[in-house]
Amino acid sequence: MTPAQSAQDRIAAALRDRIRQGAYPTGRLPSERDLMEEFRVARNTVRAALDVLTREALIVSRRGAGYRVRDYEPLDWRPGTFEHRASRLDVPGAGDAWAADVTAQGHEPRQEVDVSIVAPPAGVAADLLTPDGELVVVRRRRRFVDGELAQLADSYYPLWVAEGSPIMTPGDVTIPGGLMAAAGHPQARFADRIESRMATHAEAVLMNLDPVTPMIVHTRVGFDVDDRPVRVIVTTAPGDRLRILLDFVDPAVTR
Amino acid sequence: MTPAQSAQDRIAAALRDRIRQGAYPTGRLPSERDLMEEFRVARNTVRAALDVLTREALIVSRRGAGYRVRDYEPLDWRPGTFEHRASRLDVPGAGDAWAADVTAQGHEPRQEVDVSIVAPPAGVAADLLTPDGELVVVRRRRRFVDGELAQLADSYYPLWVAEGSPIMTPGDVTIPGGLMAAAGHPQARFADRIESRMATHAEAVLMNLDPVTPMIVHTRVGFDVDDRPVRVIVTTAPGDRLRILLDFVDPAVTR
DNA sequence: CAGTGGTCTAGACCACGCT
DNA sequence: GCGTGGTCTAGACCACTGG
Repeated sequence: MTPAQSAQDRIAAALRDRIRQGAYPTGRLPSERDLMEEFRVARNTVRAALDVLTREALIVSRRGAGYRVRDYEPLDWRPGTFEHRASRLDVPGAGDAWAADVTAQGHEPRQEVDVSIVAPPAGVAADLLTPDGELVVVRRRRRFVDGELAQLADSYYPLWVAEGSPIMTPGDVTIPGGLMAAAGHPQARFADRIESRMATHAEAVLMNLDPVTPMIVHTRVGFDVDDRPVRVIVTTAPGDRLRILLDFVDPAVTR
Repeated sequence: MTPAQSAQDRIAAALRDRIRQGAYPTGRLPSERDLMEEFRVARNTVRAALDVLTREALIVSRRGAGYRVRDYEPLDWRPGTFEHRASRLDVPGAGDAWAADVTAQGHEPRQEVDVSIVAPPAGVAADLLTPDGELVVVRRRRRFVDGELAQLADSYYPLWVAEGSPIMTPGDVTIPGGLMAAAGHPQARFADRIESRMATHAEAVLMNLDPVTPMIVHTRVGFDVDDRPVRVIVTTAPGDRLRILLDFVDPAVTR
């Protein structure tokens, strides 16, 4: 029944099994030369087998060091709730809800923020109903966990929202009650969109990612009380560094 | 400044650029032999370059046919809202909210359902507070879009919830008002968890996935009015076939 | 500096698709 | 049947990591 597997697939399957059964407690795999000898094949064939597992993101290799089993321990992240009742902002010393989340999980947050005025990417322009040719304000946040770049969070604002508000303030500012409320546009509704895709080459370089890293992208469009879009936040992170948590309560239920 | 790139990286970068600039309107790339000649390298070097782009999920190859630019067009999916006010269930002919979503986007839904009693996976047992050694009921749904397996949705129920309820009915049943309400355990709260990871080997075989496909996993724990967990739904889909949409309304705002 | 993975060559044969 | 990618060999040299 089984249609005679190729050598590389046999080797890949064998190694996959060993990994699953915990045969490599240190995470370290045998060297390519050792595997050549064990399976009696040319080095390129061993490499092909290891490439199969690399594409599955099961292992990573580093020049000089060997192959290791990849680990997968995403941090939990809760996108902020509606700002006027966000109590986590009060955590002392924590810049914002994200920093509080990270701190609570025993890690060290840091973020770099810059503000600029740009032509919006196509998706953002559609979400914000930006007229053709009009610019938007973007606050770009690079969020580090334990010194490692773990998340990109870009917030886009229409000019009529951002102008003359604290949104334009560069740097990592914390505004009691929230940025949008301070700008005079508290949000009444969010529309979230979550997708998964592979990291681009540019992202892999910027974030120093292992080859074959999936990304999770969370896009939140915020609407004001008149149901006009006033902000789009695009949060991008490698799947092995971020997990999204969301809560829903049935408003019809008395609690 | 540039530290003398390898041949495979130069070729990969060149092809990446061409793809981005739309140099291959049909999506079809030149053959390996053509690229050997153009870049004056051995075939294995061309293959290494193409492997770089394959790992980025930019291209796919098929034996006999050549390399093609991969496309990425996920379908939108909204996890159901609280059931007693789910009006989309009334769409005629649509089995459930998922089927309605797919139909609305111009595609053909179909699903296969089976019910069984199993030992829960570790994560599910933790979410459901299942005592050690106790079994749970699982309804496994395989959801097809236009005949292609696009999503796996497994719902887990504690025995005390499922017993004697329509949950145990095999097949693709539709219950007006919702399964949980019919079982006597309407849900008052959801806790959602969303992550991104690479497809496992088993998933790739089952769903006939291209190599290097990221998966999106949505886990929803439902709680009853007494805040006991009564259901866990684990929805798994390839990132290029599914995008999750969620809506939030500030309950404090009068609308 | 010994051992590791990364790059590269120049072949050969095979399995599959397309027309 | 011709052209495509997939598998495999047997080498060589290089770049990096680690003790």
